[in-house]
Amino acid sequence: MPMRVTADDVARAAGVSRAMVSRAFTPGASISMRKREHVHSVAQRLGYRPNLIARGLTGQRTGLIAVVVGEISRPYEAWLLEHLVKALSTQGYQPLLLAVQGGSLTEMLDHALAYQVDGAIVAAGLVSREIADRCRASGAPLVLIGRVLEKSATDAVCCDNKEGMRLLAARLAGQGRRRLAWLGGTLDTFSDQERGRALEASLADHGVTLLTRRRGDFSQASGVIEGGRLLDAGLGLDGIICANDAMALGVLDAAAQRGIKVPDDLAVTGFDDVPGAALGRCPLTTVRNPVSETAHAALELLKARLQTPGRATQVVRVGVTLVERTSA
Amino acid sequence: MPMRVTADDVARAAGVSRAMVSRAFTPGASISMRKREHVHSVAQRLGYRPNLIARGLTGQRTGLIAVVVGEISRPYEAWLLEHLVKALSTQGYQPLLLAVQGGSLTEMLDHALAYQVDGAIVAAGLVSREIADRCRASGAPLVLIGRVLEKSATDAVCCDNKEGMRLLAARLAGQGRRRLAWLGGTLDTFSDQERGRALEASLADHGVTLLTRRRGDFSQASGVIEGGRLLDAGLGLDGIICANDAMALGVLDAAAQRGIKVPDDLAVTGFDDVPGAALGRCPLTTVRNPVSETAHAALELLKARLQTPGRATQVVRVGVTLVERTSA
DNA sequence: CGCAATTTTGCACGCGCTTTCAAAACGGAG
DNA sequence: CTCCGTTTTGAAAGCGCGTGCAAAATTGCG
Repeated sequence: MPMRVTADDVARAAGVSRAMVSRAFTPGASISMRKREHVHSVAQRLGYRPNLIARGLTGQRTGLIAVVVGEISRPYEAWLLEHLVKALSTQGYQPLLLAVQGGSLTEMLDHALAYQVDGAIVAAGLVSREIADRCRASGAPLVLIGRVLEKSATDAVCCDNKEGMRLLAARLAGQGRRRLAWLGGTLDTFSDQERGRALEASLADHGVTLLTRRRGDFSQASGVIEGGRLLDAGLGLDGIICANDAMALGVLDAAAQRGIKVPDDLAVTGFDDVPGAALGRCPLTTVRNPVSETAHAALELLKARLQTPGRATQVVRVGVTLVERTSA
Repeated sequence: MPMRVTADDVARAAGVSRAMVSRAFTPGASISMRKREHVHSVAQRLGYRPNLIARGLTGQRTGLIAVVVGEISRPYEAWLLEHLVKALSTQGYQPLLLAVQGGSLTEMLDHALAYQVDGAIVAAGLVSREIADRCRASGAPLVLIGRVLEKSATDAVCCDNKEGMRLLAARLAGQGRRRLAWLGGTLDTFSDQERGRALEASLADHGVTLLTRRRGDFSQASGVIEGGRLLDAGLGLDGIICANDAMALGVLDAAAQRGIKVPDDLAVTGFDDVPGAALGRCPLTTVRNPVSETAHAALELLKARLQTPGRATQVVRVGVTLVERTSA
């Protein structure tokens, strides 16, 4: 039963008051240099570290940030999560990880709020206006990633889906491909909707319309299945545009199984440029979704709002670039 | 500036003492049914939720568990993390996510301990005896995943690497393959060491010795590079055993680039059976590492020790199975 | 050396909750 | 109606720390 060493212990051992110990560990507090060093050395000797839970009780800050993602095992989510964690911890925040998988977002956020998180970064789930308001009411700012609320009711950062699709459409049209199909992701997903819509619009600018479309669940496995259906439909497709890389990789597999030559007979494009898109049988032509930039932008938005709660909500659109590889 | 509603507010509104509010939210506390329901309804109306930070200050429990992983963007880590998070949150724990990427494990754990985590699950980094002791001293049990300390100084759960390698060796030897190479992962990694050693031992039982070996960093990209070197060495290899799936997938790419037929000319095996191993050009023959079971076992060990701090340390070896697909 | 201006320090209160402990309310037996 | 054994309740003491405030120590200057 190990008794944790507290500020009182250090104070006693250092022959000062407990307040001094507290100040010694508070940057910018009123304390003489000598004393601070002395306290620090004694603390070190005793193995003392301020109890951040107790500290969080008084101050307005716990340093905890709720991070909500979907299925972590999906490449993009994992990739984003990695950058978020990195960004948060180098800025002195601690990520409280929540994964929505069937569970309700509202419930998860409630639980996180009970831990007095300083804020939340949500990259998954359906975020309603109501949820956003609830967070605001609890004083925990919310930043969305990859989804924006109508009337931009919440700070958000999202890649420029429209531009990405414009680039892809231009490329495909430039190659003279006209028999195209769209492989979307889970319905009710912001990325899916925005990308799908942007694709049709951009294609229209080139006088092309989609021959058909199907829907997967953003997983590689679903790419294989739905891609196969697309190819088996006998439409003579010469291009399949996918809502993300994982599905595109799946489509590539489906094409290979059928002996279809990529990119000669069929072009396949992804979205995100996850690590792994460049690898494999046929390096993917895709749109680079800058996750690192995204993660940092999200954190910046969060910090800005923490500092100025009243500021106008802001939606950051991070720029994308076309990554031309061999699949298209 | 939203004032959080506290137990006092509820007490006042419900006409009871604050102690009653606390008890109303403490399962099994001494309180009449009527009163509990009454308090609950008032709390609901006011939008009250117990402040878990404050609760953690008094009680011995914060409900926080430090989860340490390596690079989340690696399939196995992401997969494991997903299961860990799921397991933890369904049991009422909250994962505090730490990613070691260059940063020191000791430092990370120190930081987590400052948050009074109830325990830590570590699936990455070099865990020294010293670190383990430090955690124990802080009263936060440590459970290792995929690594065990000498003399099993810490609770740990790890898949049966030896058995996995035995199965692989038997399979390869049974196919009459004798010109084999080993593609290991990062040195100083427990999995790498145990798997590599077990492979040689099992191979020896079949009268086979490795022709050569190289080392990647567990990433698919490194599989492409090192696999390529292996194939270009002109050794006439007929099998490459990889320390994990990602590298095996990379080797498959390297082989395809060189027009080498798998499995006819070359067998390639992985380890873990991550989602994605079954997909792609050539479904991977590999060893299934049961992550879900692993995650649950880790949590069980943690809970057991939380309940009985003095119990003997235990190392759980979760069973593996050979997954025969086409790559070998 | 004296006095005002300026750090530096300690006391004590509070953050929101849990948890003894003793008092109050209850309930049934005599 | 009383007495005693049981719940049920409220008052109060923390949990470990931050911080405003006033006292103490230090400094600068005459």
